[in-house]
Formats: sequence, structure tokens, C-alpha cells
Amino acid sequence: MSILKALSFKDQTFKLREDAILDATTRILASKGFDLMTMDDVALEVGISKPSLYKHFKSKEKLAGEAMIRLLDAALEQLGLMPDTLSPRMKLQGLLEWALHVRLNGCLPFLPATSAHVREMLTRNLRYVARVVKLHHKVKSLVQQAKKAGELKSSLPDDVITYSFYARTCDPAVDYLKLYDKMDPDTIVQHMVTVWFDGVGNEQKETAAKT
Amino acid sequence: MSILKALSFKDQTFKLREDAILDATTRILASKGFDLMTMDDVALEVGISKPSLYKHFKSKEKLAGEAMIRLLDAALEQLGLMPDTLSPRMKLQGLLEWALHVRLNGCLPFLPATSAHVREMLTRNLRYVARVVKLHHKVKSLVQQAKKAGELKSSLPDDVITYSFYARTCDPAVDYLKLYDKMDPDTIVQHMVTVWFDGVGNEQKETAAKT
DNA sequence: GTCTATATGGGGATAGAC
DNA sequence: GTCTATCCCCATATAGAC
Repeated sequence: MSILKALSFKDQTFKLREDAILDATTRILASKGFDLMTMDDVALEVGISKPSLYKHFKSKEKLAGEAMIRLLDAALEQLGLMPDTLSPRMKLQGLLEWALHVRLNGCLPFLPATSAHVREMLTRNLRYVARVVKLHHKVKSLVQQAKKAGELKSSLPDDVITYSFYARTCDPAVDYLKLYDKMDPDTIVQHMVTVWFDGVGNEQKETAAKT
Repeated sequence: MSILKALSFKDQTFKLREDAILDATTRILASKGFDLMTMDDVALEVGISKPSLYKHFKSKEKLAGEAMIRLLDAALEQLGLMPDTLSPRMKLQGLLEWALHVRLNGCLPFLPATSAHVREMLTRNLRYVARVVKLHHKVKSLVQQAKKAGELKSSLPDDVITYSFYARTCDPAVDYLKLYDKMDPDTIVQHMVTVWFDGVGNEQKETAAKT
């Protein structure tokens, strides 16, 4: 037991440092993006040297991949925490709200949507792809259930709704509202949810236009 | 007249080459983004050498700036072409449809939204900033008019609608629908307009949920 | 104005000492 | 495993011939 504990203690500190590295990586990815992030940036922020960083992660691509995998795992965990009694629409709303709050906290790069280069790079990371497929399956399934329950427009194809869901989690409008309007996070999230579900248009447009 | 013509001919070929450079730049920016675009890429695509490229544009930043300015001018021109009889909502819809079609043609980078670094760079380009301010003023004014006319949700702040308008022009969902679903451009644009104005939610949600 | 050839600097990755 | 010092490629930008 004591030996095991000693080993696990070593592993634990190792894991802690790795988490610190991934935390820093995620923050830097969120702010500068993959192309502009340098290994020096990461090493400096963590407080270690570049070669030490390379002992933990073989390459910049691997490092970014692991950070993205952790984000996807967090999203999957959020979905798992939701009670089954919740309607599919409310689950989607909950996941969107969670993602936006993470993002407003400076921690959701959502790289693949942004750059073809990064998307291609991540596609070569099989562990990442497996996570994406898993999450995508769950989200698409929720969309289909919500449509069947009459909670989402049946006139829109599944993929239009699903992709627009992903798009809302990395919507640049969020940055603008935070940066220029100094709007508080909860209000921003609330507006983004409204815009996604109900749109910006007024349903009473026709009647109002008659006056 | 003949002398003037000779001069203008020289200027004309110069202008033509510059347009070719800016066309190539815009395409490359749209596909790879600013950070990954190299001056070699541009020179190669235009069919000139790198030093020649630098004769036309002093730096990579200047080059990208001019390409963005041309895009903004095109957007302003589109707005100018719209008949005054068109409702503000229809003008916004028209501008969104135009932007999405340009984008589906591989020609709208919409850099500023993507990267903080690029946004900061463009902010130092005063000619670019002037265009942005001009366009922003017009869009925001249309949003306000549309709200007053009851065409847009008065419950949403002006900026939420305005920024979400910009966001829709560079929505990654467009890329996904084109890439994975092979959806044709017109259908994609139509869906994006629907999603922006009406959202993905079903208005009859509550009644449907009762069954 | 256009080219070939090159200067310069940054950043991914590693050698080798401790 | 951690560091200092270094390799080496690549991309911006320019010098200098024609």
C-alpha cells in the first residue's frame, strides 16, 4: 500500500503538472489560436522550460489535441450529469449555456470551426476524432428527439440545427458583447440562447407592418 | 487625349495586376487565414515574384488590409444598390444573403471576428477602420429602424442583433453544410436566413409538449 | 519593374550537461 | 526530469543585377 501510494504520488504530481500545462494551453489557444501559440508561451505560463514541456507532450499538435480532448470530455460529462427527465431541448440549451460560460471564462478555443488547417490536423488525431464522433452522435440524437417532440422546427434539416448549435458555442458576437458592451456573462448567455431558439425576427412582423 | 489614354493604360494594367493580387489574397485569406498565408502563396498564385509583390504592397499587413477594405467597399456598394422602398429587415436580409453567397464562393475571410491578433492589426489601419465604422453605422441604423417597424424583436438590445448579424456572415455552419452535406449554396443561404430571423425552436413548443 | 539571391528573426524541436 | 544552449527550417522583407 505504501509503495503503491508512493507511486501514485509521483503519478499524481505528474498529472497535476500536466493539468497545469493543459490549462495554460487551453487559455492560450482561446486567446491567440493555434497558429500564434508558441511552445515558449506555454512553457512560460506554466513556469517550466521548453524541453520539459516536450517531455510531457511530443509536439505542439499533440499538446493542442490533448487540450481539445479534455474540453470534449468535459462537454460529454456535462451531458451525462443531466437528469433524464429533462427534455431534449432543455438538454441542448443546458449544454449551450455551459459552453458559453466556459468560453466567457476564456477557456473554449473551439479550434476546428475556425481554421481548415487546424481541423485537418485534429482529424489525424484518432483519440480526438473518437470524442468528436461520440459527442456529435449525442447532440444530433438530441436534435432529432427535440424535433420529434415538436420542440424544434421540423422544417429545418437535422444538420442545419446541429451545426448551428456548434456555431453558437463559438459565436464571435459573444466576444463583441463582452468587449464593447461590457455586458455581464449571464445576460450574454441568455441573449445567445434566445437568438438561437427564437431568432432576432418578430413573429408579429406582418401584423405590425400593417399599421 | 492620346497621352492621357497612354497614361491611363499604364495605370490600368497596374490596377489590373493589383486587382489580381487582391483577388488571390482574398481567396487565400478565406481558406488559410492571415497567419498561415505567406507572401510566397500570393506571389505564386498571381504568377509574379515576391519582390514584385512587395512593389505593390509594402507589407503583408498592408496587403491584407487592402483586401479587407475592398470587401467592405463591396458590402457598402450592395447596400447602396438597394431601393429605398425595401424595408429595413429586407435590406438586412439582402446584405446577409449577399455576404453568404460571396463566402460560399470562397471569398469572404471576415478576419476580424476570428482572431484578436488580426483585429488588433486591422485596427491600426485607419482607412480600414473608417470603412468599418461607416458600415457598422449603416447596419446598426437598419437594425434600429427594423425594430421600430416591429420587424425585429424589440426585447433584444441593438448590439445583440447587430453582432449576431456579423456572426451569421461568417458562421462556420455554412462550411459544414457545404463540406459534409454537399448542400447547394442557395439552400444553405435560405436556411441561414431562417435560422437568424426565426431561430431553430418551434413556436408551438408548449402546445406540442402537452401531447 | 522584374527577377535571383540573401539577410534576418522567430519558433518547433533536440542535444547534452546536471 | 529539468535546465541551457543550439539546430534548422521557414517566412517576412530587401539588396542588387538586368
